[in-house]
Amino acid sequence: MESELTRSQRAALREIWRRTPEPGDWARTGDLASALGVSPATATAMVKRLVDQGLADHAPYKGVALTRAGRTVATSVVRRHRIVERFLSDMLGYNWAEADRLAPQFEHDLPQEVEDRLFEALGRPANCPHGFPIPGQGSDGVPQMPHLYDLEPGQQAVVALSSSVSEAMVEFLSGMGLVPDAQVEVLEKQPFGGPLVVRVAGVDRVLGERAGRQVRVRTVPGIGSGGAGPAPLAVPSLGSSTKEKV
Amino acid sequence: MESELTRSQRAALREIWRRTPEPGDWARTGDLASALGVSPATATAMVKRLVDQGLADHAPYKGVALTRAGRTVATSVVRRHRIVERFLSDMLGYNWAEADRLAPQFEHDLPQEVEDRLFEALGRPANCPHGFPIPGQGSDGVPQMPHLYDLEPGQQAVVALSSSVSEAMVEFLSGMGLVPDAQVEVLEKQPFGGPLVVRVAGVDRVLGERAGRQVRVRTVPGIGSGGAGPAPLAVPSLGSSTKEKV
DNA sequence: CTTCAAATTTGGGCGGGGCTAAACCTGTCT
DNA sequence: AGACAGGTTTAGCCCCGCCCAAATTTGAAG
Repeated sequence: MESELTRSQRAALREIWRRTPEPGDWARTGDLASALGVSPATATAMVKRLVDQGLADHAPYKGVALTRAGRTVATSVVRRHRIVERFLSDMLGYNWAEADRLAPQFEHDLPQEVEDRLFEALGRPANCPHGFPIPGQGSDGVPQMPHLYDLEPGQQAVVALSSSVSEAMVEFLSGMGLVPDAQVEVLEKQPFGGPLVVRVAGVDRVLGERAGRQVRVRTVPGIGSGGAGPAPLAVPSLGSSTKEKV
Repeated sequence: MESELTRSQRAALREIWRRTPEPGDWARTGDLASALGVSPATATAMVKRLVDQGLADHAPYKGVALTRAGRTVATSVVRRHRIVERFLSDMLGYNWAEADRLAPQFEHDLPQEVEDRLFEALGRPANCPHGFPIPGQGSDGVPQMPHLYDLEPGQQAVVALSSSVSEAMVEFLSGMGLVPDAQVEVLEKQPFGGPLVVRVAGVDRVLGERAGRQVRVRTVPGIGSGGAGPAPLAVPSLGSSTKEKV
């Protein structure tokens, strides 16, 4: 029953997990296939094996979803991935994009005890180099993080960037200081999907909705909403920042 | 032709290499099988695949030997193994026996560039935690190290211990300071397979032939044979040190 | 309501890696 | 020399992971 997972199964689990933020979401097998660099037929076959092990449910022609058990396993896969990313960045000097590219190639076969020691040797880090939290060992889920655009004026938060954000967007964002672990405060938010005014490293910046929905944040709990009311101020020039195709 | 090696093939290559110190030696498939934890039939099948790739020669019922190409690949496998061992010991605090046990589980899938960075991050170590040299990147062989028992009086050397040495023997040896990287000087050597008198950490010790043939050494080149002649001194009690089964 | 294109699944193959059981060498002992 | 025991190889089977090509379903457009 509790049979060992193969590396392919672990990878599949991770990709399904990625595409199903909420329990109840379905991932398409075709997306899985291209994410794993594999033919659609292969993806279907892998899903079938996961279903046999009770880790996933498959609704033909509709998609695949993780079971409770599958979600738990996926969380441990994500945990390992993020620890290995930290290793690559902290000990070997890779940047977060490279770490994300390299980790999957060998993380699956890392013995559990080595993962544990690595975690300790890294100083029990709370986040991966992208800025996302490293889930605890037994946890059956990874907390969902809001988008920067979901924040209200007065809120402060710390930036996290998924590796699915396009390189061009990453470059654009880093141009205004929006890199993983950067602190950001929302000053203003226009209604109707209007732009956001944020303060990053002491500088005020304007950000469109599209860009604001690419950036994830973990909110800083201690600092309450400072809030002078959301007075609609005049906004500087907007530039052509919202044309990203993602 | 130059197709990628699978993890099993890399493991097999390493085991064959281990058993064929000199080019021209043959390894038995049965030994391979038990070393790899696999049935004899499977070992034969793996050997066949290595032969197909030009990495090994197979003389049915006699054994398997590495080709020149196979020897080169095996050397790179060994290099990676020893680098990973260093990582496990230097960065994660494992002792050399544990490192040797854990490394094979994930070393095979380590991307080459990560191996390279690891090597740098470790400070370009010359030896693995056992005391054996880490071969250079392009080298097609690993230098063969003599046994402690092969040294002549007056010679100094540094200890290396293979993981094939039994645990009991390791304990016995470490009792007299013969651990990896320990410096040792041969003071005396009796003829006819007689015991050896060595100085380890300033203390003189007596060692039987069997034990002396378990310990490998890299000789220290700088220090010539100091040598007052090999005067046959009286030897202390021998104890029951040579009963190891290995 | 039909038709059709796109996505998905099924069917059929292939190679690696693993197993057991049976056939096969080889060296040794009588 | 002959018989035997033990190690080795072959034969036959299974699973996983991967592919392609053909059938199937779905959903959207006419």
